[in-house]
This record gives sequence, C-alpha cells and structure tokens, in this order.
Amino acid sequence: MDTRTALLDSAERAARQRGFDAFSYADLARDVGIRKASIHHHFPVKADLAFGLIERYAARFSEALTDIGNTYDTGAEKLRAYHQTYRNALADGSQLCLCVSMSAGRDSFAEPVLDQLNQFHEDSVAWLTQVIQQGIADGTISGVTAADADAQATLALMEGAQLMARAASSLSPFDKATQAFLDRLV
Amino acid sequence: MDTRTALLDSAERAARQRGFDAFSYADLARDVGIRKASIHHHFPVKADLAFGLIERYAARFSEALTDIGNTYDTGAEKLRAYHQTYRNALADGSQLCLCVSMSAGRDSFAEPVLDQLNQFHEDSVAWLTQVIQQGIADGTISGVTAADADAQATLALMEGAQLMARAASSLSPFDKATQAFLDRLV
DNA sequence: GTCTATAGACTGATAGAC
DNA sequence: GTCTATCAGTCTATAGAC
Repeated sequence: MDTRTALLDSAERAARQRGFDAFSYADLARDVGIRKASIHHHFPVKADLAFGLIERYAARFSEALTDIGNTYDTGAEKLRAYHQTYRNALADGSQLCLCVSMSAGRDSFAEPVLDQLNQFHEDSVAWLTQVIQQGIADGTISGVTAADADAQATLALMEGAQLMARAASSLSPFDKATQAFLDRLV
Repeated sequence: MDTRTALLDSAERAARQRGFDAFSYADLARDVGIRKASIHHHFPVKADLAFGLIERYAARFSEALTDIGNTYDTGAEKLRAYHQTYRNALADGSQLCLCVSMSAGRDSFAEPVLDQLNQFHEDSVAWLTQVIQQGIADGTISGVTAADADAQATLALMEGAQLMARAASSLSPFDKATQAFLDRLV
C-alpha cells in the first residue's frame, strides 16, 4: 500500500480513538513502520495531515450518501441507513466518526480545515433535508414540522449520541438516544 | 479570591474554549498571576485539576437543576429552562459546556474523572426522565413515546447541538437543531 | 522517498529556599 | 503558599546524506 495512504489510515484511526492532538508523528511512524522525518515528506506540517484527513473523509462520506440514495427507495429506508452509518462508526463505543472527533478538537485547526468541516456539516444537513422531505412526501416519516430544522436536529442527535456512547464506552447510550428517531420511521 | 478557585476558574474557561489538553500550567500561571510551580501546590498533577473541574461542575449543575425544579411548575417550563442553560453556556458559540468539552477529550482522563463524567450524564438523564414524565402528565409536552429514551435523546441533542454551534462559531446551528424540541412544548 | 541527527520549544513535574 | 531553578521527556520541524 501507498505510504501516504497508510499514514492517513493510521492517523484517522488515532484521531477517532484519541483525538487529533493526542497522537504524534512518532506514534504514526511506529505504527506505519517508517521514521518520523519521512512523514514530513508526505505531510510537511501537521496541518497538512489534518487537511488530508478531513478532505478524504468528506469525499468518502459524500460517496456513501450517494450510495444510500441509490440503494434505498423510501425516505425512511435512507434515514435508517444514515443512522446505521453513525452507529457502525462507533464500533463498540471506542471511537468517534472523524467529523465528531474534529468538531470536538476544532481549536487546533486552521481556516482551510475548519472550512472543510463546516462544509461537511452543511452538506449533511442539505442531504438530510432532501431525504426528510421525501419521507414526508412518501409518508414514511412522521412528526416533522420543518424539514431543514429536523435535518439539523438529526445531525446534532447523531453526533451527540456518539459523544455519549464514547464517554460511556458503550453503544447503549447511542441506541437509547436514537430510539425515538427510528420510531418515527415507518 | 481564593487561589484554588481562581485556578479552577481559569482552567474551566480554557477547557471550555480550547479543550483540557490544550492549556498548560504555564497558561494558567500567566492568567492567574502566579508561577507554574505554585499550581502544583494546589493540584499536584494535572489529573487532580481535571477531577477538581468536573467535581465542581457536577455540583453546580445539580444545584441548577434543583433550582429549575423549584422555580418552574410545568414540565415544559422546566425543559425550556434546561434548554436555556445549554444555550447560555455556548455564549456566542465560542465555548462548550464543560461536560461536552470533557466528553470530547475523554481519552486523557483517568478512571475517577470518567466516573464523575458518566455519573453526570446519568443524573441528567434521570432528571430529564422525571421532568418529561411530568410534562406528559400535565399535558405540556407532546410526541413522547418513552420518557427515558426521550431523556437520553434530549441530552444527546443538547450536546450535539453545542458541538455544531461551536464548530460554526455561531449560535444558529444550536437554535435550528433545538427548534423542533421547543416546538413540542406548550 | 527514506534515513540519521539535531534543533528549539514546550510539557508536566520536582527540589529546596524563603 | 509562593518562589527560583531545573529536570527529563515530549513535541513539531529541519538539514543534509544516501
């Protein structure tokens, strides 16, 4: 495998488990099997690594949402798949999805990284708004008054539920927090 | 003011704005106006400071919930006051409440701190469950199927909404995300 | 593209005087 | 309880050989 990719993989794992500021180039070097200095060839400064991570993540997530849109028909089915994506990212409660991790530690990031992060949030809300509107139209989601507010609430719920699950090192707070959301779907 | 209190105040401000691992004893010393070494007299190691922070926060929050219980009558009024507490903590979107901040950076903490954190979450859910049940009984909250799941969802929503507001440095994601929650209250 | 070697800054923490 | 002085360890980052 490509060294750059191996570095991104290792960094993503570390960032999701321990936070972006909690791993060092030394950790990365140990994990990937090269020397610290070699990492700087691929990511001159750590901000480049942060940007590389969020960039790849946003691209992958965007693909995943497109896949969900193509695979499922009803609004409810798509929202269940979206929920499952966040649930899977938790694993056994030991890691967050990268965007929650980076949202939480946002102070160490420079403008370009924050822009990507906020763009990701906006894209998510836009996708959710569309899917919720479809769910209203096809009658597979109940209890919605404003689709865009509901979309923002859904994203906040997923991210918050991840945070609590991780604090407890258990999936159950996530499942309990998202139960009512799932119950609104046919 | 007590030096210990001044240190806790400064540390809380820093933890909420930049994260617990993002401030140092040097920062604290500068802010409070004493020398680094003196801080170790009050908090021998940084873990003691973490514990002191969450301990004081949990005690204060518990008091605040009791106050809300005593001040307001209906379930809806109490939930609106609870929501306002989280909104106020954000200020202009530049800081998190301490428990979101510490949940986010939980990897740097030892068992006693994590116990306090999880206890805080459990206490919050217990209080919310009770208030939501009251709201069902007095008819001031609608759309609840299971009070305990709704309580966990409410906590996750508040924490997630804070995270998004802070990422955007703006209150509006918080307001949008919690709009539907408020709309369910009479 | 990877290496050795090193710089310079900062970290939490300690010893011991006052 | 606060100070000066200092420690060993870590961090990101760079220079330059191969």
